[in-house]
Amino acid sequence: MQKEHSLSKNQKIIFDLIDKSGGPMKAYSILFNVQKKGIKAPLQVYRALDKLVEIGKIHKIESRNAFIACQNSSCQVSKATAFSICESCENVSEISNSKLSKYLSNFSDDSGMKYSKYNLEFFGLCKKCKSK
Amino acid sequence: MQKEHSLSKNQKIIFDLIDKSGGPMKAYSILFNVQKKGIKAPLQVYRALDKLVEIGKIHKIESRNAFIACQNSSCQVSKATAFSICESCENVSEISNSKLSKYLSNFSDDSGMKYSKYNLEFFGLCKKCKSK
DNA sequence: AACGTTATGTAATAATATAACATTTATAAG
DNA sequence: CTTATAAATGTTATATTATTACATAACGTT
Repeated sequence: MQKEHSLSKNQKIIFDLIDKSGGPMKAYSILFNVQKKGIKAPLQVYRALDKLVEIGKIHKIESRNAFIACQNSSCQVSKATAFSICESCENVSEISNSKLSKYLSNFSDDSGMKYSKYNLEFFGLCKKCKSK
Repeated sequence: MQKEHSLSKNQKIIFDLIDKSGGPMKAYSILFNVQKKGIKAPLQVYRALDKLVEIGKIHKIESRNAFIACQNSSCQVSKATAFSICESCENVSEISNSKLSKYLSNFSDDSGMKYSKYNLEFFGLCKKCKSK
């Protein structure tokens, strides 16, 4: 069961927009899209994004400076994320693969470091783009 | 054997700086440090960085917008990278773990996508910071 | 030398993100 | 219900990261 974080007004507006878009969105594109709803400044967007990332409703695609709604209903915090990114059409999808996530969550090396979080981005050509 | 890309003047200046620093460096910090050598504009730095990334001499730490010299002499292109990042002191090191890289290079899911590249960033507290 | 490619120089600007400060709203403890 | 506290908002300015556009120079081949 996912913990309910009742979102604030701005958080809800911004989450709904990203979620409905179905793909990654950039901060200033979000800003442009929510100006009619009264959100006028970058900081208002970034604050909502920070919170949404913190509670796991969205994830940041670091290589693209973009944000995508979490596809995984069991995901409560953005602490173990994996994405596949098409380098041609820039389609992004979240990878839910329990073997992969187990492997990475349990990964340790000889550095003596205990990892509490990871982010993995795979790149390639998606089916559509490959066949072009 | 690593292929020799003879670096150009700017590429060499910038690679040497990053390499000697021993850690990740940000573009504008690089710029500041090489101004005495005649590199005056951001674009000169970014162009050299792009090339160095392309040929695998450095990697970009996406979550930090920073660049680090490749620690792995066999690394020719930046197509399979993994890093450990301390969230307290921001120390970064490249992970060379053949099991991990094999696992990720061969990873495939049911999306029909063939991955040609990946980047993985692990986060946590390093030994030093953990014991504080 | 002529050609194509790679690298450089320079100015301007675009895109991404945060600092600082004031105010309001939500939550929970008494 | 009221007070205290934390969380969220509003607003302006600014910092940081990265690219566009255009001109010139150096390098490697044939």
